[in-house]
Amino acid sequence: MPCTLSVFPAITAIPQFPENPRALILERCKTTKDINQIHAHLLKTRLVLNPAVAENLLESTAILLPNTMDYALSIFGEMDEPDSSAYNIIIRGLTYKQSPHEAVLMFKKMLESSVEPNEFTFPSILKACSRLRALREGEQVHAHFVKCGFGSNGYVENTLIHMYANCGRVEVARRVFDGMLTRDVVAWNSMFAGYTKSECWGEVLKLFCRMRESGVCFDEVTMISVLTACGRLADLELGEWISEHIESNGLQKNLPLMTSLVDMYAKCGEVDTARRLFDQMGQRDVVAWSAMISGYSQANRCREALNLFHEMQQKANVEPNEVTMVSVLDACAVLGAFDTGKWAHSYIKKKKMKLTVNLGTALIDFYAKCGSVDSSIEVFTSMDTKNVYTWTALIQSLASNGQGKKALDFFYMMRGKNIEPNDVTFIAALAACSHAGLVDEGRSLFFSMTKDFGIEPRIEHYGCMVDILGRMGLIEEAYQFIKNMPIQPNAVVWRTLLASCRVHKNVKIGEESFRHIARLEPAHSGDYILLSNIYALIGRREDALRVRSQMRQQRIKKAPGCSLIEIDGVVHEFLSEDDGHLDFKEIYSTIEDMMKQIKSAGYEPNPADARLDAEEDYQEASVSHHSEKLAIAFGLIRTPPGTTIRISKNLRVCTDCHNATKIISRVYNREIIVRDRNRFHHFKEGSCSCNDYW
DNA sequence: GTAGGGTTAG
Repeated sequence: MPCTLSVFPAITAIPQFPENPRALILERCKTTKDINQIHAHLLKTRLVLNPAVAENLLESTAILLPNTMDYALSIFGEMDEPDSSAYNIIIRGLTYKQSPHEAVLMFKKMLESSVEPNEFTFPSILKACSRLRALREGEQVHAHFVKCGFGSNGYVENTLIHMYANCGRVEVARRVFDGMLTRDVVAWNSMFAGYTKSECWGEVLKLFCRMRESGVCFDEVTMISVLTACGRLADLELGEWISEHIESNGLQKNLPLMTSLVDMYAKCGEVDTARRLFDQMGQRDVVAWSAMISGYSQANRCREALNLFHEMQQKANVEPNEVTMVSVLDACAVLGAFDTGKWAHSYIKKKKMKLTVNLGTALIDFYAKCGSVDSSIEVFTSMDTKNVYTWTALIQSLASNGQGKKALDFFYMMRGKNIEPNDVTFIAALAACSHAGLVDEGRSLFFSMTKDFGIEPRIEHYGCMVDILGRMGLIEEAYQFIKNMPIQPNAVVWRTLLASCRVHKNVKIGEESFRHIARLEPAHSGDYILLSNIYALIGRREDALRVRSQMRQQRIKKAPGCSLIEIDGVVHEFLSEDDGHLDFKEIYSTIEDMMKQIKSAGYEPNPADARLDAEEDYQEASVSHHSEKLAIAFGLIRTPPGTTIRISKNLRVCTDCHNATKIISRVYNREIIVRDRNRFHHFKEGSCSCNDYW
């Protein structure tokens, strides 16, 4: 019971109790204790029997004060015959505070008690249905209020739009919207919100044009929806137009509006403009910070994302939420910043943050991209709710880390749980087949994708098939497969074939693939090197050199190799032949020692992977100074013996580094995990998880 | 007394 008379002070504590206590109850009561006092007095004076007074108590406890919903329910329970106003207050309170589900039950009770719902009942109950995504109940309420004659009440219609859109029926919402006799700005905004919910960004912009023709003035809420859509569609022109509107109308104080403006600029690729605006904001909450951090993260400026995250906590003292952590983990995943990401994970646990589907999926992906499959599985297992994104992340994690068979086990497990795979899931599953060397399985998945799931293969799916076939040496079949593709093959597909031609020493199709690549786009240095390697492997040294000199003549620049290693939470970056690092002398002498050690263990330098501008005599020196070897050497001297070394690099691992790393892992007894631009290499005891195909 | 708003995952 919220109150018993005896424990509360006598009426004397409230001198001159007003005849009509409405203002006293609704405006002056700030705490449960205040309301207790008043309630005691009302009981004693029997004023509580006056329905209007009781409703003031209800409103205060159900809506105005925090954590007093149970109090409200007990007052409600004491009422002899609650009228529709009393029900309305309770339904509204339950919808917003405690539980929309209880609000629906209360609405049922209202009908059972033959209390007529009125125009104020329906917006609340529709909102409750909307929050529950209870479409059937929502439809019943819809039918009910049409029968009661509230079908063209603006408030009711606007909430109805919201309800249908939130339940995934944006087209029904639109029909309601189109059927309205008059549409105020809230009606338009409800429709914008509906399209936003369903990610129909184009519809938002189309509707915005119509709104402007209609003569209804848009407001700040409208601009938030439109800016969000501009960001997703990269419509900078409209975004800037709104930006000017905000400025000339002095609306910079609106925090949500400014946040969506920052978000729009970042998503349109104008990250620095976004940052300038962000810095100018007078007030910044966790959402604003998260928007800016994700802006950096999505623009691949991951170090800046992490720096800003630091600033948010250290200087601004703003606590991150689940959404912030998703972007932080994303940045860690891209950088391969294992320690920072692990710290983020323990922070999430320490703060008892909710492991939402997005956050869990981001964690799985983070561990996957750091080569820590077991942790991916652990997170996956600990999640309460998983969706197709979650499963896909795990399958992808296993596949890219060389556990193709296990990845497929999870794919079939997912099917067993009746979760519908989508196009990305199939990319992951096909990649798994490729890594596990399962040609027949790959073929049948590829066909089943269209036949059983109605998913049209995209260029990525074709690429996976070429990889599956090529890896197993079915070069001719892979070539025919490309020739018969119903869509135009791109350079990536041909490059996949070229890579398999090198492994299986197929000159003819290799040359053909190279021609196709060069026809489609300026060939990369890697393409020249692959072709040159094929010639070298079958002993056509002159052709090999010709291709290399051709590449030099075409002035094809090799993207500088870059490797990252994180030591004690700091990401160190190495370029090939790098002497920019503080400890470079120590690193170079370690390399010398390292090369000696592995040579005596059987390593032979492979000059075919030398830097192309290096002189013949210096080729060996050059290979030994590849960024990857610098990073490994640094890892050897900066981590305790036996620690796993994790490297991430921007290019594919070269043959020489691959050979060398295998031997380093044996000689130094270290597990070395290298993430290259395509896949993972887990080096251990002299061999690699990729089985020397990558 | 009622309605609409910003950041996130494969």
